[in-house]
Formats: sequence, C-alpha cells, structure tokens
Amino acid sequence: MRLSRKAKGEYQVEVSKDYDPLKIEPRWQKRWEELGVYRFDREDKKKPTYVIDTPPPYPSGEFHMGTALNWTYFDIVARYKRMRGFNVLFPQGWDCHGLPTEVQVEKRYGIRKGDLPPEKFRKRCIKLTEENIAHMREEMDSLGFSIDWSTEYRTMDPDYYRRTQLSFVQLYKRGLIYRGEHPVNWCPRCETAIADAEVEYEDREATISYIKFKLHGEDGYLTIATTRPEYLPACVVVAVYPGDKRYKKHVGKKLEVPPLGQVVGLIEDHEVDPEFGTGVVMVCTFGDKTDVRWVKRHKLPVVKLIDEKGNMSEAAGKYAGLTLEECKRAIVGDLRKAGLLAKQEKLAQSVGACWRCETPVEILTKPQWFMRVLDLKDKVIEGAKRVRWVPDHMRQRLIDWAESMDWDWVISRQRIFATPIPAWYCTGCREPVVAEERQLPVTPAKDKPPVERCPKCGNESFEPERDVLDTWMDSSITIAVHAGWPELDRRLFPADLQPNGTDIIRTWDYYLLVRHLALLGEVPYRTVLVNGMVFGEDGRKMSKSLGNYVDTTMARGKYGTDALRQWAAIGASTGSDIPFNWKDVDFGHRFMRKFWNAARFAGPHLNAKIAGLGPKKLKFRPVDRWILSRLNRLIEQTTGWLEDFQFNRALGAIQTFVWHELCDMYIEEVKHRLYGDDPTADAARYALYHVMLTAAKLLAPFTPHFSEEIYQTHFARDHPYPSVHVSSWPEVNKKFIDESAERAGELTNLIVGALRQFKSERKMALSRELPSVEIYASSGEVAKRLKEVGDDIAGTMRVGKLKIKVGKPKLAERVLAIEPELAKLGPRLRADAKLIVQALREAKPEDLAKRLAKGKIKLRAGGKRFELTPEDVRVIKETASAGRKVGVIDIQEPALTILIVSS
RNA sequence: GGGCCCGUGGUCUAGUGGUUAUGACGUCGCCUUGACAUGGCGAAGUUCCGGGGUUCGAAUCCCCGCGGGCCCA
Repeated sequence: MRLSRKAKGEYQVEVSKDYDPLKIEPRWQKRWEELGVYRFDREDKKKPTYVIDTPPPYPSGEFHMGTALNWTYFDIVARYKRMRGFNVLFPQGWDCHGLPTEVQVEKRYGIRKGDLPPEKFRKRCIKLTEENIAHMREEMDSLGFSIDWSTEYRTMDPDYYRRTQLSFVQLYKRGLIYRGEHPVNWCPRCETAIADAEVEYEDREATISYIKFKLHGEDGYLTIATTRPEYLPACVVVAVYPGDKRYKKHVGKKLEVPPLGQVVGLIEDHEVDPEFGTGVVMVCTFGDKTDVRWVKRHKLPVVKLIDEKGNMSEAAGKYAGLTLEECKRAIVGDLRKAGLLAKQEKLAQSVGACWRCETPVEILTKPQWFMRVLDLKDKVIEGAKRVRWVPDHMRQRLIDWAESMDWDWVISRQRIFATPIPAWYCTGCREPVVAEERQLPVTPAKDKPPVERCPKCGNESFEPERDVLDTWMDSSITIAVHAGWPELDRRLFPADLQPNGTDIIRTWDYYLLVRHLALLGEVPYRTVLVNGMVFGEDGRKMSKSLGNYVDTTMARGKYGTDALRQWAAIGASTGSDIPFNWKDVDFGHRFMRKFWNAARFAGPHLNAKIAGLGPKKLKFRPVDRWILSRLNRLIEQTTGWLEDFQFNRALGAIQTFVWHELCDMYIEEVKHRLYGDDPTADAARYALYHVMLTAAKLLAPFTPHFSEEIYQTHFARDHPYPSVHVSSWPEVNKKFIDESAERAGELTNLIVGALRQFKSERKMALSRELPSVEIYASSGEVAKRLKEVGDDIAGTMRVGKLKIKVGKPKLAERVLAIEPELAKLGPRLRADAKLIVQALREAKPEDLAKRLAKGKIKLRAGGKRFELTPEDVRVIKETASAGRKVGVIDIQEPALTILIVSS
C-alpha cells in the first residue's frame, strides 16, 4: 500500500492487484502484539468483562488441525466480543504434567523412569516441555489467535502448582479427598494408576476358553467360559444367574479351580449373563470391573495376583514371575494336558487400554488417594443442566458420563513429572500428614512436614509421599486460577465461555465442573461451546498412519491463516465433525481476492466527507437504498448468529452478501454513475463507503488480517482506532431497513439478470449496447416501480432507450425457415436426404409451417414422395412487434415482458 | 449392549413445519464489462436413505427398517 496526496485533498491509493496474505499476515501479527490489542485490562473497571477459559493444550510439540479448529472458534468469539466493547480475557495455558512427556523423555534418552533420580528426570521433562511450548506458541501466533500472552501460565510452574496443592489441602480438610485402598485401573507399562477417563477401549479378537472345574467331593464337572485363564489362580468364587435351571442343584456346593486346585463356592448373582459362554462365570480379583462389584457385594477375599509391572506374583504359585501372556500360555497348556480344556473359540471383544501407550490395563488394589466424586454426582448433573450448551444436545453427554461413574476418582499417580502430593506418612503408624496452606508449594521429598510429631501416635519420624497428582488435578482449576483464586475476582468468575471439543466433554468439562463445585460450590462456566472433530479429506479420522494428515503449517502455508480460518468457520455447523477441505481453503482465498479487488475499485471513491454527509443531502437511487437496507439486515443477522455461535451461518451470509449482492450486482449497477458527471454519484460513494467498511468489520473476527489490511488501506485515515480489532462492531441502523427499497433492488436485479442471460444466449459481449428495450408491465403499479429503477437498468446494461409500458406487447411470429433434422432423416432416407433438404429450401416456410401445425407434411421431391413429421424438422421463427424484429423475455413474477428491439 | 448425532444434485454441505431446497467444488456454454481471466455471465444436474404415520401442508415432527459416525460400557 502506498498513499500519495492528490489535489483537492483527496487520497489516491495505490493498491496492489492481488492480496498477498503470506506477506501481510505476519506483519499485522507483529503490529497487534506491539499495540497490545489483545490485552485484558485489569485496571479497567468500567467495561464489562468476558472470560474465555481455554483448555490448556498438552505441550506435545505439535499443533493439530483439531486444535486449530478449536482455537479458531475461541478466537472468533474473542475478537467479536472485543469489538462489542467487552474487556476480554483470552488466556493461554499449558497442561504440562503427565505421562506423554515422560514417555517422550524416556524415548529420547533411552531410559525408564526409575533409571534417574526423580529431580533429574523432572528437569529433562521441563526442558522438553519448554521446547515444545516454544514451537506451539509460534504456530499459534501464525494462526492469528488473539491470545493475551501476558496471561500465559504453565501448570508445572511453582506458582501454578501451589494452587493445585492448595486445592488438594482444602478438599482433604473437607473430607472430599481421602486415602484408601480400592481397585484402580493400572497400566503395567507406565506402572501407574490411571483414571477411568484415561482408559480407552479397543476392539480386539480374543480367545474364549471353556474350562472344566471339578465338583469338590463328588463326581462331575461344571464348565466355565473365560477369556482370561491366566486369572484362574485368583478365582475366589464361581457364579451363575439366579434360578438358572442348569445349575440350580449345584448352588452352594464347592468346586476345585484348576490348575492350582483351590476350592471355591458356587453362588448366584443377577449380573451373570446366562447367555454368555456356559452361563457359569469365574470371579477373579480382578479380571474386570464386574469382578470388583462381585467382590464387594459378596464380601469375597482379594488375591493379589499381578504385580505393578504386570507380572505374576507369588499368589500364582508355580507360575510366579511369568508375564501375563506367558502365564496364559502355560496355564492353557497345563489344562489341555490335564484334559480340563473343553474347547476354545474366537470372540470379538473390546479391551480397556492405557490412553497413552495402548497397553491393556489391569485392575490392581494399592493404597491410593481418591477424590469423592460419587457424592457430587447429583450436583454435577444439576449444574450441567443449568449451563448453556452449544449445541444443546452435548449436555446429555456430560450427564450420561456423570451418571455412569461407579468409582471415585483416583488422583494419585506413581510417576514423576507431576504436581507432588503435599503429604508425608508417619513411619510408625502410617498416618498421613497433609501440608499446611502456608507452606505451599511443597516437595515432600525435600521439605519438612508441618508437625514435629505424629498427631496420632506421637512418633517423630516421617517419610515423604512419593506419589504425584493426576494431571487433571492441575488443569481442572483453571477457571478459579484465572480469577485469582484463592482471592476470587468476581468479575472473572464464573467464566463466560468454556469451549472445547466433543472428545473431552467427559474429562475437561466434567473435571472442571466437579472440582469447582467441590472447591467453591459453584458451576464455573456459563456456556459450553463444543466443536466437532477434524477428519481428513477422505472423511476418516485424521491420522498420520492413514496418510490423510495435514498439519496446520501446511494448511496455512498455501494462502495464509485467514483462508484456513474460513474453512474452520464454514466447514460445518457448530458441534458437527468437519472434514479438512482444501477447496474451502481455496474458496476462502478467492473470496478475499474478490473483496480486495472490489475495494481496489471502490478506493478512489471512498471519501470520508461524503460518507459523513447526512442521508438527506444525498440523491439516493433505489439501488443505493437497496444495498444499504441489505447491509443493515446483514449486520442484524451476523450479530445474531455470532451471539448463537453459528459461525458457518454468519460467515456464509457475509460471503454471499459481499460476492453476490455487493460485487455482482451493486458495483456493476453504479459504475455508470461513478464514471460520468451523474448528480447521484455521491450517493453511490456514500453507500460504497459504508458497505465496504461495515463488511470489513463484520469479517474481522473471521479474517482478522485481511480486514485489518482493508481497514488500514482505505479507512484508517478517517478513524481514531489504531486497528479494526479495537474499533466498534457495526450497529444496525433501522432507518435504512426498507422493504420497498429491497423490492426495488430485487426488481432491478431481476431485469439486469434477464438481460445478461439474453446477451449470454446470443453470445453477445456484456458491454454490447442494446439500442432499444421496452418493458411491458402487467399493472400500473409495477410500471411505476419500473420507472423508478429504469435509469439503473439502462445504465447497467447499456440500454440506449428504455421504455416502460403497461399491458402486453402485440407480438407476431414469422417463420423464417424450416430446416431438416438431419440426425433423424439421414439414417432413415440415406441418399434421399439431399432431396428433402433441397425441397425444404425451395418451399415457402409459412406454408410448410401451417401444414406442419396440422400434423404431417407430404412432399414430392426428385419424383419421390416423402412424409415428414414435426420431429423431423426444426422451425426457425422470429418474433416481431409493430414490424420490428424483437427478442422476447417473459418473466412470471411479477408478470413482465421485455422486448429487446434489434431493428 | 447403552446414549447422542447424521444420511440432501457427481463430491462436500446449509437448511427443524409453507423457500422456485442453500452454497461451494466439479461439468457444460458464452464473454476481455473502464476492480478482479487467479475473473465475469449463464446453463444442466438433487425431490431431500427406504417404508409407514401426523398435518391443509414435511427434507424438517413421530414410528419402523437400512446405512454411517462419535462417545461410553
């Protein structure tokens, strides 16, 4: 862009022919950061606040397209709300702790977690995390997200995990966190407990074995079916469905469990599926979650069969030390030898696996820390009902999840890179001692407990808790942390918006809700905005192994981030899954180019003085009133849709307006006025100024860089705002909404369109002049409206003389020629076809047409007789009115006839 | 096995009771209109997965079936 002063105080703007996003976008990103347009102003107590609690991403180092979709939604909202006058808090955090980073560190250095002292291992994790964050930050800036980096937080920083520990201490004091020994999901590879939310189910093919259990003290066997024979040594009871006729007589008897031969009872339980296998099931500690319920319900003993690495314990007898898989093979082999393996079948089964390493989870009991979430179930569900969900049906997902909870949340992990649990144990009586609030943050391995003696037994020696907290304990208090908790700034709590993907409703939305309810007794967010998952172009889930993976750097590399953001906004309705689509990205770019060129055309006419004139001082033509009315409706619609988070509809409406109403119609319809000395030219300039500025503003949340470039190139010199993003959102001016103007505009467009089609059909250049056109209206009222827009039509379509009349034109049809359809006649008549052609040429066309109208024509040619049907020929006619050759266009609604007089 | 969502021209997609059913991509024809040929104008193409029902009226509501997706067990 270059500005140079022209005479008379007007600007001549030299604008490049094409819009180059790859050059322009980084420039604005840098400028916005300098201007601080994204800063949340903590000192400002006047403006209303708008708080977006963004889910802190895991710093894996890669920015996924799904995350880009996520953040685009947040960013559209943030930018829109800023323009609406809100003091917007759009923070950015990093959910640093957890297994994936440990796994990455283990891989990078070729070690396991126990190979290094914890502090050293932790340092390597921090280093890797910092590298990853740096990459991702850069990418987020390139994607144009209006994040306020002054609010950046990292859950691994002492100032953050101090609060995580504080929340632990407070909930412990209130009895909502407790230490207990319950079965938990256990990943043998990662050697840690994991929560239900971290277990993912995969379909696998399993083998089901039918195994004979001898009746104790009598002859005969019962056959049980199991997919996990390695658990036989931990079988504590056998169960059947109550009243199952096959087994009724055996209930209460004893059975011998192979291969170790322990003797167990046979009981009835309603959870046994009589259809599965033989209807007899062995209960082991613990093969799956049902076993856990059975053990509890029937007060059964627990055999600790598996150790923390997933190997068989001493309880497995001669199988001790084997891995699960080895044990399975050994036991099946032994059973087969002993004749106790009745048969084996294949079975499709879904297996719970660790979300991070895909190792199948086992169920172990070990002392762990738990949060009492089951007690909060009703409050969570009630809270979820009060929140606004976009789309609405997502609420049900959270309710279903909360209702399905059957274990308390295990919050301790046997890992290293995480928030330390602020607790110690008395070496005498094992009583846990939890840190005092004033001590925090603490690292128990280095710091001292808050008491000198055990409050229970008086012992003076303690050992630190070495377990750490589930990473969800860190991230589930972000909303309180943004609001300054423990001193809560009520302007920032609850958050206005809680946006995230469908996949983390059960984790992120749930944990936020349950933790803030426990801690503060309040629902922490007002609205949850849910986005769908991003699929590859082939409609399948995007993944590197499927080869349909596109990363964000690639996706924005072609046309910049504004084009990509348009795909994100318009690719699907809010909450629906969305396939990545290069065509949408291309279209986004073409749209900006279109707008860019329209602005380039309008540039010399964009004059603030004219734009500032009162409408009364201008001579508006109907098309001006039409576009201004349409513009104000667009503001109304776009605003409503943004309030409802319907991004696809908002952007779609703007695109359609700009491309089809502004560019295709309006600009074409005012060119003739702008080029001459038309006294109404300033009215068109007024409309162009307001329409283009407003459209650029409406687009600002979607295409921030493009809108800024348009604003800076054409409008900034007249306005006090240093950036379009701190300008005000367009207001609807109801005075401009005018139905009769819209009807007049539509009538103009209708006739312009019809004349364009007429020219197109006759292969005429659009610029070709039409010397004389007559429009016949069916009523005086339509004729009156036509007269109002006559000059616009004539000017746009280059009509020399335009006459408007009431009534119907007198039309006469003249047959010019009857031509043979040789495609039909040729195959039928062969060589004789030539004779027909000759005969048709010689006959009088009018006569032939009359005879044809009655049916068939009989012809004599070259001494032969022929008969022709209407299908065999084409009648070439021309229409005439008052002796002049005319083209005719009939329009149904409103009833019009247009005559294009050509001679 | 449960919950939720979806099934619209060749492809993707908007649209939750009344529209000539939206738009994009693709296809075809035409046009250098003084912003844009990386453009413009125009055309063809679907009757809304199948069946039944409610209604004056259904792509839109209800039921059944078929197909797909997501989440969970």
